[in-house]
Amino acid sequence: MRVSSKAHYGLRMMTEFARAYGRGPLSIAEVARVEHLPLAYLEQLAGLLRRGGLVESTRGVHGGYSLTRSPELISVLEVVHTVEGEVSPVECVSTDYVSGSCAREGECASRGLWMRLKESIDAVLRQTNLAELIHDQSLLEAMAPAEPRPETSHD
Amino acid sequence: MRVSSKAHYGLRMMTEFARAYGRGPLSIAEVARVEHLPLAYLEQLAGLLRRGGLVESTRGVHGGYSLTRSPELISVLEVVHTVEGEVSPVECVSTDYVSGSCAREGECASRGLWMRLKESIDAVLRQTNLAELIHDQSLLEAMAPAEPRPETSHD
DNA sequence: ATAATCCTGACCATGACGGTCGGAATTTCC
DNA sequence: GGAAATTCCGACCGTCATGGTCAGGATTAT
Repeated sequence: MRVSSKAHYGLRMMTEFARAYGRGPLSIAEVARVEHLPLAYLEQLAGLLRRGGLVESTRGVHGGYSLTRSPELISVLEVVHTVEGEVSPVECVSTDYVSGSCAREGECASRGLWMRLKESIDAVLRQTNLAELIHDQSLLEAMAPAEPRPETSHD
Repeated sequence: MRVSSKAHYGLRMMTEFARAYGRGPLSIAEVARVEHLPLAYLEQLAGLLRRGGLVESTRGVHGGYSLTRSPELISVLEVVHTVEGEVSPVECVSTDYVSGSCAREGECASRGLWMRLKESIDAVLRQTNLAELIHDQSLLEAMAPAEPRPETSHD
């Protein structure tokens, strides 16, 4: 019952793209640098995100990736879904489950539970978008303890 | 983002124990038979459940396991927790997380999200207990299509 | 041309998972 | 006492997803 690093990394990368939104493409080399994530691995994930239609790529020297939509319009669910497929606690509640493949389908005591669980997870992920994510973060940083930082430095 | 078979099997076993509650111990051989699960594997899980205090064992010829509490008092969360440890989407939101081990803790944009997710998952699992599970099931079976069964047979 | 970048497929190591096995300990029953 | 039924335990194992690397090709700006 945990989120894969794949999804986690993917989301972190997407928040970087969200921050750069409207200011031209951001290279994954840059993402790898600020997020401290392995570049070669990010390349793979970026491929998934692109094929999923969440980002578009620009090749060549000043290339990189940029969101295809405004950050407010991209939910975390979409991101997770794109990089790691449908989130489904057990097979029999995934959308492409073929009715009948589980022999115990009729007498299964817990399927209802798993469906509720999936609904609940999906709901949480769906109702948060990238804009909120980066907004929450700036809130957090503004409230940061100990050393107050010059609040105009956001370069 | 899926529930392990371990947890799933564990829960299925527990529902069997719940059904047998008040009528003496139920052997895992029996559980394996009616749930079509591998006996040797169930033994392992039963060990976890016992060490977790959810069931107690009786050895010898008419031995087996029985719940230590009434089915209404055992939540699915407890069961899952016992067999597969804490459910936590990412490490930094588990209860035994040592603050600071994640270098990005301060600047993490998504921790709040993961915490909400964990809360949500826990809530769903906590608010369902074993009694409800087996009750839901009998409901389902009563509504079963095709062959209506005598609705007073609940032995 | 060169350097930066995306793109792709192949490869790989590790660990968790689901499962088996052998045998010891305990209890009941005959 | 012996046999059968059971829990108990530790060791073992094959498979698979995961997280990650690598080499090299394609594309584009300078």
